[in-house]
Amino acid sequence: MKPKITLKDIARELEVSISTVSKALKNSEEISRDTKDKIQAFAKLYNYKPNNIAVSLKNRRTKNIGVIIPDIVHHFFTTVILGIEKYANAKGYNVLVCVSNEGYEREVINMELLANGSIDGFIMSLSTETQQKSDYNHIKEVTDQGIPMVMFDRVTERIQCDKVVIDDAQGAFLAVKKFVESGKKKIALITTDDYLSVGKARTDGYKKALAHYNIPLEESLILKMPSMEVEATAFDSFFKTQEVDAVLCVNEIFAMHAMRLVHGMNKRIPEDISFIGFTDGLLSKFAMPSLTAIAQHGELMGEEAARMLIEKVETESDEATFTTTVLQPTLIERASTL
Amino acid sequence: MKPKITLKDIARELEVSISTVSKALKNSEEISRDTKDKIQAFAKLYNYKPNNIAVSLKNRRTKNIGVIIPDIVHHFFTTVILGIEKYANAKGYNVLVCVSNEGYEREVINMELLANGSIDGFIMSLSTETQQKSDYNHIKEVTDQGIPMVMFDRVTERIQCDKVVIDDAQGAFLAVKKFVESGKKKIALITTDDYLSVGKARTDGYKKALAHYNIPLEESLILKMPSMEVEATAFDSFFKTQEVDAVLCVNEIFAMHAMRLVHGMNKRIPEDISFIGFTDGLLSKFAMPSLTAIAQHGELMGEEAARMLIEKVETESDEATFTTTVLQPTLIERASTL
DNA sequence: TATTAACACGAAACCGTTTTCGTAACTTTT
DNA sequence: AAAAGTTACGAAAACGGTTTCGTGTTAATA
Repeated sequence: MKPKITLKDIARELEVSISTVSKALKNSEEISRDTKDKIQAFAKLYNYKPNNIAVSLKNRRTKNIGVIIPDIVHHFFTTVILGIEKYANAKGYNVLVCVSNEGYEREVINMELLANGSIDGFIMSLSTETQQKSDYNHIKEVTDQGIPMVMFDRVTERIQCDKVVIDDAQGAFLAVKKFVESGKKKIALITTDDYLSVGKARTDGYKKALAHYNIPLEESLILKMPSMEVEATAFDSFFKTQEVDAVLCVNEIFAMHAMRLVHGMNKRIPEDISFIGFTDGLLSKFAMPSLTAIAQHGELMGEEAARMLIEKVETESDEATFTTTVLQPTLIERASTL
Repeated sequence: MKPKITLKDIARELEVSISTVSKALKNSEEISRDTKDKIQAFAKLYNYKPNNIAVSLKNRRTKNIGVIIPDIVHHFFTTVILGIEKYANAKGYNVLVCVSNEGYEREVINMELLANGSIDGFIMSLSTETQQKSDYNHIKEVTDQGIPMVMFDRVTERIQCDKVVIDDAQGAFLAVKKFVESGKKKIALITTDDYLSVGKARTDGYKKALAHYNIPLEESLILKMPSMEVEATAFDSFFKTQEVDAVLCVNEIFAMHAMRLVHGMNKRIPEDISFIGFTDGLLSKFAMPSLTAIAQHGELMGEEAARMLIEKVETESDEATFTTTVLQPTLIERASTL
C-alpha cells in the first residue's frame, strides 16, 4: 500500500519548494526546462495526481455538477442523466447524482449537502412531495446564494432559473390527433392529479385537442390517480363503466396496466381500443402489442440542461437572465394504434 | 443574493476568534454558555453551514462514497443504487454515482476523478469492456492506495476486495428446476459470451441443473449473444431451427424479444413454450404474459455493499481481510410458466 | 496573601493546493 | 565597473475549516 503522494512530498524529495513543484507541473514559464523535466518525470513516476478537494477549496470551483432527481428507477430520468453526463463530461465536469426518492425531506437534505461546497451548480427535477407541498424555500435558498440552477421536466414558476421542459400539452395534442385521424371518437385520458406539473399540462393538451377536433369533453372519460401508483380498482371500474375506443396514458405503467385489463376483457388492441402512452421507454418498446408512445427526448433534455448550467457556471455575470427551453415531443408509432 | 457565510464572518461580526466560533458551534465544553448561545443564535440566523470541501480537506474524510455502475438505464443497477443510498444515507454518507456506460475509458476516468480526494471508498460493478479487456490496473491502483472498495455483481477474482454477488448458478438452477417440474424437456438458454462474469455463472448453473435432472446437454440449445444487445437474426434462426419447450434468458430484454418472436409463431406461452428471465424488473412485471423471473434482490445487494464499505471505511485497521457475500436469488412465479 | 486550579478564550498549525510577490544570482547595458 | 534587467526560484498568504496548546483572568486553596 502506497499512500497518495503530495506536492510537499515531491518538494522534499527533490529539494525544491512546493511552489516550484506546483508551477513545474503546470509547465509554467517561470521554471527552467531542467527543473521542470526533473519534477515532471518524478511526478509521473510516482503517479502524482492533485488532490481534488484541495484544488476545489483553493479555486472555489469544483467542476462538479449536482443532479437531483426524484426517482432513479424511472427510465425517463435515467436517460436525462445520460444526456447530462454526456455533455458535462465532454466539458470536463463530473456529475454527482442524488435521488430524492419523490420525497421532500430527502430533496432538502441532498440539496443542502451538495450546496455546501460540493458542486458548482444544480440540475434538478422536483419530487412529487415537493410539488404537493408547494414549498420551495430550500431551492430559493440555493439560488439566493448565487448557485446556478437549471430545472427540468418537473419545474415551478415559483423559482426564477433556467428551465428545460418538453411541451407536454403538445404531446397530448399529438396523441389525440393520432387517435382522431384513425377514426377514434371516445378518447379517454388516464392521468394524475393536477398538482403534478406534467399531469396538468398533459390534461390541458388533451382538452385543447378535443376542442380543436370538435369532440365534446366528457369528464367521465378522464381517470385521475392521486399519485403515480396504479390503483387497480379504479382502473377496473373505469373500464367496466366507460365505453372507450382510445386511451391516452400519462405514463407507461398506467398504459401497461390498462392494456392488460382490456386484453382480459377480450377486446382487441388496437382495433377495438387504441393506446398511446407518454414516455417512450423500455416498456413501450417491449409491450405486446408494442405501445405507440410520445417520446420525451430525455437525453436531449439532459444535454440541454447541462449546456445551460455550464454556461451559467462559467460566466460570472451577475445579471440574471433566465430562459426556458421548450423541447418538442414526437410520436413514435407502434402496434397499439391503427 | 447573499453569499455563503463563513466562520471568519461570524468571528468578525461577533468580535471573537475563529476558533471560538468553531468550538461554540460544536457545543464544546470549553466555551461559556453565554458565548455559545450568542454564536449559535447568530449562526442560525444567518443560516451558517460549514463548507464541506474545507471540512473534507481538514479531516481527510469526505463522508462520500463513490459508486461506479456500467449502466444507469438498467433496472437492476438502479435498484442497487437505491439500496446503497438507503444504507449510506442512514449512516450520514452521501452517494456519488458515476456511469461508465459499459466502457473501459469512462470507468478509468471516473475512478481517477473520484479517487483524488472526492470519496472515502468505492462501490462498483465492472463495465463490459473492462471485463473483455480484462485490464484491472486502474482498480488495483485505487486499492493499492488503501481506498476501500466493494465490488458487486460483475466482479473479478483478480482484485482483492470485499464483494457481494448473487449466486447466479443457483438462479439458473432454480429456473431449470421449475421447468423440469412442470414437465419441460427441451430447455433452451439464451445468454451472452462467457467473458461477462454473470453470463458464465448462469450458463454453468444451467448445465449443472440439466446434469442433475439427467437431461442431456445439447449445445445447440444454447444461444449466445456477443453482447447485451439483441441480434434479431440470431434469435430468428434459433427459434426456426430449434425445437424447444422452455427458455431461460439471462436478461429481461432477451426474454421479451424471444417471447414476442414465439408469439408471432403462434405458439402459446406457457403451454407450448415456457419462459423464465433473469432480473425481476419492470418488463417482467408488465409483460404479456407476465414473465416468471429470477429476482436478483438488487436493493439488498446495495445495502450489503454499502454496509461492507462503510465498515471498512470506519475501521482504520490495515490488516486486509476480505469477504465475499453471496446472496440467494429467488424465483418469482408469474404467467410465463406453468 | 501567595499559590494553584479552573475557566474561557485566542494563536497558530494543519489539510493540499494555487498564486502573488519578493529576491538572490546572473546577464546585459552604458 | 556600476546600473539595470532577466532568470529561476522561494516565502507566504489564501481557501474554510478543526484542533492542540498556551495564556490571562478569576476563583479556590493553603
